[in-house]
Amino acid sequence: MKAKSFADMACSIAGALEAIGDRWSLLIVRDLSIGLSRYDELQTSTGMPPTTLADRLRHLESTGLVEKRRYSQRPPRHEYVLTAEGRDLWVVTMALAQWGDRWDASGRGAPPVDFIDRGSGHPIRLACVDAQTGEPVAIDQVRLRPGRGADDLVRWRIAQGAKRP
Amino acid sequence: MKAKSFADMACSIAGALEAIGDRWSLLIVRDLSIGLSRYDELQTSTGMPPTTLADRLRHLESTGLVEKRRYSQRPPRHEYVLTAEGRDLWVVTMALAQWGDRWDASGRGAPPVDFIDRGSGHPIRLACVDAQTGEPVAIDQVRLRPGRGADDLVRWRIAQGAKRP
DNA sequence: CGCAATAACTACAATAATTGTAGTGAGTGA
DNA sequence: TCACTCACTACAATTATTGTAGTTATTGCG
Repeated sequence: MKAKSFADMACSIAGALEAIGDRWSLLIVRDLSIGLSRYDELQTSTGMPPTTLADRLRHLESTGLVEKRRYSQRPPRHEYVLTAEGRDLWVVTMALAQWGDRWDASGRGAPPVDFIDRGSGHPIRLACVDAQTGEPVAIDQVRLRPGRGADDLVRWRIAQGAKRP
Repeated sequence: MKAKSFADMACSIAGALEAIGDRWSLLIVRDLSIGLSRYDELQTSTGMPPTTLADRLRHLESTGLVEKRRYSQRPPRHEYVLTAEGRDLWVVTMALAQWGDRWDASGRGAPPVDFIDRGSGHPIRLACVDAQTGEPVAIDQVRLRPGRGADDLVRWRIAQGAKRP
């Protein structure tokens, strides 16, 4: 059957996953973030079948994460670039990369890619910080609270989860 | 055809996606992170079909993100809890939530869930920081470099991307 | 000019996966 | 005994995914 939509779920995570699409889409976003832009580059890099690639690019275009641009009239040549919204997914791919590095998800015993500060040359990581002060916050200090966009299910979920933290 | 595996891709992102499975799996991880643990809680919370839920739980168990525990002999009752590896995916779900909040992926005009510091009550966010000093780093300061686990394709990808940043 | 090559896909048939609905079994509480 | 909860499984219908092959448009080379 048709894949069920996550769009009407009152959840930012579900909405984000819906906008992205699937695993392949995230690999595309990864590559576009790095700087790849052409169809055949994406195919080479991801190894995905052409039908799936074309389909996912259409999806990412329809959800506004990717823009298809013609960079040559003759011959007709296209490139795919991330929109501001798509570029912002950088944090998501970096979170996945950081997790994958820590737990050796690549199976190579060492990170395939290092993220480093262009200036200092130091490695970079994602951290939980106080949005106002910028001070680091330990994850067990984080608490969930229904927000203005919450519905009954969200409230139930948080209440249910609070019983056994 | 059978979904192609991401396991042998020399990429931590691909490896992480393989370990997780698919969109539904991430919704499960979200719920387990919050504190839900029982099969029917997960079904209510996610709204996913039972066959898919059972399948995804088996997958998450097989990749070591989730542990199935019997918490009652009579009647036989089970609960699903995240392993250390699974709990660590917290950063990924938070990255998705943060992106979704920023771009209103939930379609509700406001975040369904607020992440706040238990102590100060301040909102919390993910930030890119220097792994050594903890200082904040702007995303356009981040550079990619092939790591010790890189292969030819990773090197090609980074080199290709560096041409047009 | 003729021919190979490149970019960017589409077509197609086989195979898998997903979905909704329904049903199962084990056990409890009334 | 009956209704109920929990934790799933069975099943058929429908869709999606995959690999291979082929297409269209154009350029560069000899």
